[in-house]
Amino acid sequence: MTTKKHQSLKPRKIPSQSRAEQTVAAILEAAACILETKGLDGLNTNLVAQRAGVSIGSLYQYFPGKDALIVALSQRERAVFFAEAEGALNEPTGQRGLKHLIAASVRQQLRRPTLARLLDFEENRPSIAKELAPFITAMTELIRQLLDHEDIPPQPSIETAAGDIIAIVRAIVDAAGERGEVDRTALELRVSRALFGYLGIVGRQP
Amino acid sequence: MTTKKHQSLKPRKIPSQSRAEQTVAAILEAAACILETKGLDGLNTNLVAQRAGVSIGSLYQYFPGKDALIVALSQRERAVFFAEAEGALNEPTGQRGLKHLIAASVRQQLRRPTLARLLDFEENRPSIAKELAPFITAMTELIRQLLDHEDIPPQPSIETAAGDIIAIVRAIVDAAGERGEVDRTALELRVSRALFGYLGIVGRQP
Amino acid sequence: MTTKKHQSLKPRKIPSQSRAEQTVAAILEAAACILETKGLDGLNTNLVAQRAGVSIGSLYQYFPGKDALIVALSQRERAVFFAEAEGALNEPTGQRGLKHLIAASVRQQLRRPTLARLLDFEENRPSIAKELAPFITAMTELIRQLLDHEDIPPQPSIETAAGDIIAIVRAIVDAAGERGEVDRTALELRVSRALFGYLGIVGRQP
Amino acid sequence: MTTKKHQSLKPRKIPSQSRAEQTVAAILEAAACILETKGLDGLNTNLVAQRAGVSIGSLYQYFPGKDALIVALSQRERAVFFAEAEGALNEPTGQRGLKHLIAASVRQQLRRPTLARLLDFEENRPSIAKELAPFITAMTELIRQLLDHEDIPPQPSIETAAGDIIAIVRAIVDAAGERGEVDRTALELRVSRALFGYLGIVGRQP
DNA sequence: TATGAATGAGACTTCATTCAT
DNA sequence: CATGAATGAAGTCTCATTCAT
Repeated sequence: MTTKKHQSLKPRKIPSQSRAEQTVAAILEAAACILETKGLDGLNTNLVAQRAGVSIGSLYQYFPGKDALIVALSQRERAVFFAEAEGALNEPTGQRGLKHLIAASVRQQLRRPTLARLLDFEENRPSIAKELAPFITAMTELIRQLLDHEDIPPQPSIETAAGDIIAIVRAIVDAAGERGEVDRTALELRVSRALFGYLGIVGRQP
Repeated sequence: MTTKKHQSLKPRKIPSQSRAEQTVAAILEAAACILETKGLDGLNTNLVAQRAGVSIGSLYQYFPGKDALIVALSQRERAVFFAEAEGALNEPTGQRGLKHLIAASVRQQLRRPTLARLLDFEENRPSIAKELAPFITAMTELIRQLLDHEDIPPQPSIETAAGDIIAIVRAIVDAAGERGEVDRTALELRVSRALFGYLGIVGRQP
Repeated sequence: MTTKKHQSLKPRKIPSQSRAEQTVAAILEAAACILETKGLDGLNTNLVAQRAGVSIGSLYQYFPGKDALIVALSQRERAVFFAEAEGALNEPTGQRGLKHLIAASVRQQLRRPTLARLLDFEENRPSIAKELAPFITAMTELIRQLLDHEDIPPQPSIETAAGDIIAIVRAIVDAAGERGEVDRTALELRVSRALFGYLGIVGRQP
Repeated sequence: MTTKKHQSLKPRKIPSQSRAEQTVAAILEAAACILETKGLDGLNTNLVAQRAGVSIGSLYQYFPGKDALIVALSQRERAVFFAEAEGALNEPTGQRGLKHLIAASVRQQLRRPTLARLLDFEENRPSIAKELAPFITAMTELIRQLLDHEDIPPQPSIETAAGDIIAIVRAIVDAAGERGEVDRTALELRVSRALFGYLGIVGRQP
C-alpha cells in the first residue's frame, strides 16, 4: 500500500525528554534536506530515517506516517513565519501592516526557497491541508484585521480577498525563488504593487 | 521512486493511422479525468489504460511513462489556451491586450478548474518544465509585446515582469478555482486590479 | 508470455520468390547485427523487424518465433562453416584433416567473433540444440572419420572424443575472439597443440 | 529488456544480524536450485524469493537485481573452488600443480554440473565479468606461478596461456557435465592430455 | 524504546505475438 | 501478403509500514 488512508497526521507523542525532541528535530531537518535536494519524489521514510541517523522504527514512533512528516514540517515552517507575520497587527495602519506581512513572506521564502516552494505545493493536497487549516484560519483572521483599517478600501468579500492575497504573495515570491532572486527590497516592492493594486489602493508606494 | 529517471518524455511515436489517434486521445482524456477525480497520487499508468479502454501496452506504445502523459496533457491544454491568448496581440492597446490575456486565462481555468490547477503545479517540476519551455518562451514573448505598448509603464525587467504576470494570473485564478467560483467577470476584475497595480497603471479599471 | 512453448522452430515457408529470400536474408542479418552490438538481451523481434526494414508482421510470416530466428541464424553460420570443414575429409591423413578442421574453425570465428561466441552459447539451450542436432551429428561423423585414420591413436570413445574436440576448439577460439586476437596462424598452432595432446599424438607439430 | 541497465551488481547491504545471513543464504540457494532445474530463462526474482521462502522485498534488500544474484552465486562457487585450487601452489612441480588444479576443477564441476556450466557461461557476460575480475586475476596469477616451474616449457605469452588453460579446462569439464559423466579419473586424464599437449609437455602422462 | 529485517501491495515496463485492416 | 496497432502475461523494483527481538 502506498499510504495508509485515514490515519492521524498528528505527531504521536509530545516529546517530553529533550532526547526525544532532538530526535524529532533531526528527523524533520533530514526531511527538509531531502526535499530540497531530491524533490518530492526523492522523499521516502527510509531515507529520512537514515539521514536523521535514526532507525525507521523510531521514525514511526514519532510520526504515524509519511504525511505526518510533511505536516509537521509545514507546521514548523509556518510557526516561524507566523511569529513574524503577527507583528503586522502592531502596525498603525493597514498599509503598514500589509508591508509587514509582505516582508515576512519574502524573508520566509528567501531563507529556504526550494523548501518553501515545495511545501507551498504539498499544502494544497487535501489530506495535508486539513491539518493546516488552523494556520489558514489564523492568516485569514490576520488579514481580515489588516483590511479592517480605514486606509484600505472596503472589499466585497473579505474571505476572497484574504485568499487572493495569500495566493498573490506566494505566487510572486515563489516565482522569485525559482529564479534565484536574492534582492529582498525589489521583491517586496513588486509584491506591494500587485497587492495594493488588487486592493484598490491608489497612490504612491515608496 | 515513482518514475524512472532521465527517460524521454516525448511521445514515442506519432500515430499515423486514425485508430492510433483515437487511442492517444482516449489515453489523454482518461489521464485528465483521473487527475480531476483522484489527484496526482491517483494517477497511474494501469488505471489510465483501463479507463481509456486500451491495454497497458498500448499506452506505453505512445508514452514512455507517467510523466510523458502529464507533459502531453499540459501541451494539449496549453495549445488550446495559447490559441486564445494569441488574440491579445490584435488588441489596439496594451491594456486591452492584457484584458484579453486575462480573459483567456480565466476561461481556460474555469473550463476544467481542477485539472488546470494540477497541471499548473506539475509544470513547475523541472523535468516537466523542460518540455514546456517552448510554451513559456512563447508566453514571455507575447507579454513582452503587450508591455511594449505605450499605455503600459516601462518595467525594469521585462523577463521578470512576464514571469510575475504569469504567476499572478495563475495564482488568483487557481485560488478561485479551488473555491469553486464561477463568476468570470468578477474574477477577471480582481486579476486586472492586481496586474494593473503591479505594472503601475493608475486609474480606473471598469 | 516470454516465448511460446513447443512451437516449430523451422522457417514457416521456403521462400520461393527472390523477394522473399531477400526479406529473410535482411531479417537474419539484422538479427546478427543486433546480437553483435547489443548482445542477447538487446535482441527482440520488434527491433529486428525494424532494423531489417520489415514490419513485425512480415517477420512472423517467415519465422514462427524468436527462437526460430536464432536457429536460422545458427544454421546460416553453420552451413558456411560446414562447407569449409567438410574439405577435411579430402586430406590424406587424420592429422592433416584435423588441421583443416581447425583452420576452418578459426576462420569462422575470426570472421565475426562476437556473433560466433554468442551463437555458440545459444546453441547450448535445449530448445535450440534440438534443431541443430543434424549439425552435431554431421560434425561427430566427420570427426569420427578423421580419427579413423591410422595416424591417430585409437580413442576409448569416439563419441566422447568428438564432443571434446568440438569443445576444445570452440573454447580456445572463443577465448581468442574475446581477447580480440587476429593472428590466425598463432591461434591455429595453439589449438593444434591442445588437440594433438588430447589425442595422444606425440611429436612435432609444425 | 530483462534487466535495468547500469545498476550496481554488488550486494546492497551486508547482513549484520544472523537472521539476515540466513535470508541471504536461502536466497542464493534458491537461485542455484532454479538455475539447475529451469535454466537461465526460468530464473526470475519473484520465483527466487518464493522458493527461498522470503518476500520479494527481502530479496531486493540484499540484491539490487537479477544479475546481482548471479554474481553473488558465482562468487560463492568461486570461493569454494579457489580455496581448493590454491593448494596447487604447494605442489613441488608445475605438472603436479596443474594436476591439482585440474582435479579441483573436475571436483567443482561434478558437484553441481548444471549449475557450474550455467555460471561458466554467465560469467562471460561483460557486466558479470566485471564483478568477477578479481577471481580471474587471482587465477591468472596462480597459473602464472605454476607455469614458472622449470618442468613446464616457457610460453610465448603467460596471459594468453593462462586464459587458454582456463578455457580448455572449462570446456572439457563442462562438456563432460553435459553428458552426465561421473568418472572423475577418466575426465582428469583427458583434461591433462589436452593441457599438457597445449603446453608442449612431452612424455607419458599416467 | 529502539532497531532494522521483513513484508507485499502495487506501480512501472517490456516484448513476443496476434489480428484487423 | 504486408502492415503496424494492439495486447497482456510476465517481470522488475520500490517504499510505506509492521513487528520480532
